Amino acid sequence: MEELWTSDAALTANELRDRLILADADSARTPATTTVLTVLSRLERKGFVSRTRDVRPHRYRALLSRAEHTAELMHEVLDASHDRTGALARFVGTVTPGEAQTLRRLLDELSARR
Amino acid sequence: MEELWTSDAALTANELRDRLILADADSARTPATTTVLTVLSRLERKGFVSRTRDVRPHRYRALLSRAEHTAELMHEVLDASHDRTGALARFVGTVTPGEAQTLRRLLDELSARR
DNA sequence: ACCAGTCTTCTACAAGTCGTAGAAGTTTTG
DNA sequence: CAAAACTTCTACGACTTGTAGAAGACTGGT
Repeated sequence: MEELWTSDAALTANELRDRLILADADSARTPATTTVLTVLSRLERKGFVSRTRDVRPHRYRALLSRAEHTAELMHEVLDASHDRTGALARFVGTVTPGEAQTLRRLLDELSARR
Repeated sequence: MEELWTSDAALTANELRDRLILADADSARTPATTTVLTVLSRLERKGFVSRTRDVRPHRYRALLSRAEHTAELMHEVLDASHDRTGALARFVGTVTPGEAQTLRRLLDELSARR
């Protein structure tokens, strides 16, 4: 459910609901607006979403982009490990060659930028 | 609970239970053997653990080391992302300098080995 | 100022996970 | 064979997630 964010930013519950319906081609799912609101509230409580309360149809937006969120999760997983280096080694070791290339490039950009 | 694996390999439920008790210094937790067995069965069902049924006190062992498991999780998280490169970029971008160094080394070793 | 339509909050339920463990069935051992 | 050891079945409470109705709060038009 959470993934249904990436759209762009700052939507009302109804706008989001409509997008969800459109996104789900088979349209088997047709969530009620209250359903969307409940989920949004929970996500807000967990700090994944922020809402603007001063305009009336409250507007919601993701605090992190999907890519950021993914990176965050990867860090969490890694932090839970007791052997960070070992885990990183396994991770890097099972990455596709193309992705290894991407990683190298990213690391180079990183060091260049510092 | 799952973490309590890293010990080494192939334990019986009772051996594992004893280790759990020792490991938990405060010893507030003193799981019953059946508890351990239940958890092990669930882990087996989920494919995290394998058991040898032909010896009588069945012996259990983790299919993946903790580091492998962590790497696996990281890949899962990454696979769930629709923008792998973007996610990797964010991930690499928020890694400590030391870890960036480690990653570079690992990538070098990787390409050397191929 | 009032009311109807709109929007949000509260409450709730089914399904599923996780930690926990007793009861009952199975196997080994003396 | 009976006692001891071991495994499976069943169960419960605390949580999480997807879902949404009922009820309360707000806003615009008259």
